[in-house]
Parts: sequence; structure tokens; C-alpha cells
Amino acid sequence: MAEQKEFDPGKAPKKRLPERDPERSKLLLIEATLDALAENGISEATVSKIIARAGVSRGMIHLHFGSKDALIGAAAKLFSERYYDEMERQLTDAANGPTATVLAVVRADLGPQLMNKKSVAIWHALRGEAHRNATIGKYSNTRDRKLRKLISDSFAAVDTNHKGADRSALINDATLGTLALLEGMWTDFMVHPGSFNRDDAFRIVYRFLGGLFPEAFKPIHGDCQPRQVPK
Amino acid sequence: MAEQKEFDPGKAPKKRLPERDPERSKLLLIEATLDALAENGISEATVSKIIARAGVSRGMIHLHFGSKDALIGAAAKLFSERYYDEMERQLTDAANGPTATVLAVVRADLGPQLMNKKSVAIWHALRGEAHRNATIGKYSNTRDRKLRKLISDSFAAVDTNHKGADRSALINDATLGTLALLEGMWTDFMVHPGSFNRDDAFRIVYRFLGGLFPEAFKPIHGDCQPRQVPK
DNA sequence: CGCCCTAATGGACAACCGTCCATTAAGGTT
DNA sequence: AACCTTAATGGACGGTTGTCCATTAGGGCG
Repeated sequence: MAEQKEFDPGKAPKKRLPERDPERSKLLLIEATLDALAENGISEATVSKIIARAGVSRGMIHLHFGSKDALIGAAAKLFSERYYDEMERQLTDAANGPTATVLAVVRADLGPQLMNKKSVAIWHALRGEAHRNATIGKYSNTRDRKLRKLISDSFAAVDTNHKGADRSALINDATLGTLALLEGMWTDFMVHPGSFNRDDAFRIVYRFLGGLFPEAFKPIHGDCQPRQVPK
Repeated sequence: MAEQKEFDPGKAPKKRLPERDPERSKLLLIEATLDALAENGISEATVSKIIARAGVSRGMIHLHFGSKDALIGAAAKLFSERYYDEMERQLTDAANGPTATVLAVVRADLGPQLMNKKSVAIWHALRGEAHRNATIGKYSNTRDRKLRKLISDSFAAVDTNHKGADRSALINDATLGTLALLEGMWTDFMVHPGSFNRDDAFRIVYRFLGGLFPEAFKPIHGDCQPRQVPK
């Protein structure tokens, strides 16, 4: 099984790729793991299902990763890295000033490249196993910390009117609140994929920001709404 | 094991409870299931572990519930009912006016009776399996819908200044935003149980509410903070 | 070509999974 | 007492799990 090699028109016309490629095999397995997690949750992401998806033999997981848990850890690592890479890619597109940065983070997190059925399903599947697999916890925490610092610094640059304890409390509240709100939006998206609306979600976060920093995030009234979330 | 009957001083002095009690057995199994989910996640909540915790024999699950999935569904049902029962109990304590109701809901959801390590772990374990077990999805949606209606109605009563489309959008945003914020706080509590602070979480939600309804939820300044979260 | 290194295979393995059922026994009724 | 209903038991069952390893075979080098 799984030896189809795309499809074979006639007589193998351009067999240039090496038949043995450990890096490709690893990636195939990780990709298959993410697919399995997204589609069926952690309890269905078994060795048999994963190797069937990847189209490789049973021994590959032990050969390249040592164990299934290590494979899942590697999948969590790649997933986390891809999230942050895509986030950074979108930030360089529109990085002028702290206010724009915060809005760009929110817009990116709620956009279809980062928040979609597959990534949200993977995220929740991994969350449920984070306490059992140390690698998962490690990489979801890494992502979390990077994002936290990014927007915390932006809020610090936004807020130029306060001082002292008030100021640091406000920045901290804005950071934690924004992250919690986005986290909750991901859950909402997963639970109600049909009725969830990206623009509504963005507007809600914007209202939260406007409540904390009214000058930077001007209140919405009527048809003067912030730019729409992409797609 | 698990037949200790409290402790046995001498010669079984007061053997009054019936030896056979199907309701007690069911509850023992459900409780053991919730414990197993909280402690080890869904992948470790196996039949063997559950019956060992409950101290009953292997055949009980099939006898009383028909299958393991049905048992987990029953556990999800009880968990969900207990959440809402406790929520209502805390609401009757202080139910005067819509503003107070919303704050009571937030305070209750963030309080130690509802949001604690065990319940948060169970909640996330169940979330990950909701797509596979229809009963789980059913009961978590029921809870969600009841809570949504409760606070949505309260916001409608709070907001007496707007009208038309603006009004319904505001109420909807407040409802979705509050729920998402609370949901995100549960996740934050689970991921960072050490650094999470209930009062900070409450203040953040309060700031969100104050941003949307400034008259009902007066801005915080300095030492005039809203009442602390219990415990 | 023959040689070596190692990617890749796929079956063997014990351990465990969830389900089922023949059997035991508790507690009430006649 | 004998009898009936049914809660409870615990072992047996076929299937699947994740790990491991003896074997095969690809591809670069001498």
C-alpha cells in the first residue's frame, strides 16, 4: 500500500527525486499527525492512522522520532512555529506605530490564515494533552510568551498619559485581556463554526481596546468602523 | 479495594446501608470518570482506571451505562448541571438589578467554586472530545446557551440609552465578548495556574464592561475598585 | 562491480483497550 | 422456608495499541 508515487503515466518519466529522504519522511509524518489531530482529536491520532495518512511504514515513527509522543511533540513545535511565522509575516506588511501593531496582531489572529477550522481543532487537541506531553506545553508556552511580549510592548508605547502603578496595571490588564479575548474567540470559532463572524469578533476586541485606551482606539459610531478582517 | 466503608472499628457496628445500590454505583462511576478526566486527560480515562478509582467491578459500566462513551456523556451532563446549579445558587444570593446580575455571573464564573484546577481540566478534556461524543457537545452547548441568554437579557436591561441596530449590536457584542473573555480566562487559569490572579481577571472583565456601558459599570480609578472575587 | 552505511520496511510482540456474559449473591416477596 | 428479580462480579474475548527489530534495499564511494 501507499506506494502509488503520485500516479505513473507509462514508464516513470521523470524519476529525479531521491527515493530515500529522511527529512521528507519526517515532514510527511508530522503533517499527517497534524491532519489526524485536526480531523479526529487526540484519541484518534494513533500510530496506525498516522502512518496510513503519511503513506509510510510502521517503523518510521520509532526510527525518526523515537516514540509517538516525541512525534506529537515535534508536530506541536512545527504548528507553533508556523503560527508565529505567519503572524510575523502579516506584521511586517503593516508595522507603523504601536496602535497599528496591536490591531494587526488582533486582525492576524482572527484572520483565516491563522484561525481556521484545522488550526483551531489542532490547538484544542494539543491543549488537552499539554499536561501529559511536556513538549507540547513547552511550545505552546513559547508562542504565548512571544505574543505577550509583543503586544505588551505595544501597549506600553501606546499609553503615554499614565504613570506609576496605574500605568503598569493598565498595560498588564490590556495585555492579558486581549490575549484572553482572542483565546476565547478561538474557542467560540471552534464551538460555533457556522455562526461565528470574524468582523464581529474584531469589533468586540476593538471595543475592549477602546475602553482601555480611548485616544488610541477611537470609539466606533455608526458606519465609521475599523477596517475589516481579511477574507 | 474501595470496600473500606469509612473505617471498621471492631465488628461492623452499624451496617445499615444496603449493600446493593445502583444509584450509588452510577454516581461512583461518574465521579471516578470526572476525577480521571481531570487528573490525566481523556486519553488516560480508560475503563480500567475508572473502575479502579470507583472501586467497582469491570462489568458495571456496561451494566449501568451501556458503554464507556455513554458514561463519559453522563459525566459531562452532571458536570454541566453542577456548573449551572452553583451559578444559580450564587446568583440568588445577590440578584438585584441587571448590572449586579452581570457582575455576579462574572464573579461566580471566576470564583473558586466554579473555576478551579479540577473543573478547568475537566472542561478542556471534554472540549477536545466534544466532536466525537455527541452527548458532550449537547451538554456543553446547553450550558453555553443558558449562560448566554442570562447575560444577554441583563445587558438589554442595562442599556436604556441606545436604540435600533446600534443597540442590538452593542448587546450582542457585550454578550459574546464577556463569554469569550471568561472562556479565555479559564484557559489562562489552566495554562498558568501559578501566576493567575482572580482579582486581576475580574478587573479586566470589568474594564471591558465599563468600556461598553460606562454608566452601568463606572470606570475604576485608584483605590475605588469593585468588590473582590470570593476566596 | 562490490562494499558500506543507513533509510525504510512490515511483521512480531506484549500490553492494553472496551465489550460482553455466565455466574454469584443480595434483598425482597410469597 | 423456597423462590424471584436483579445488582454486581470478574474472567474471557477479539481487536488495537505503541514499540521494537531482523530484514530489505537505495545510493554514494572505493
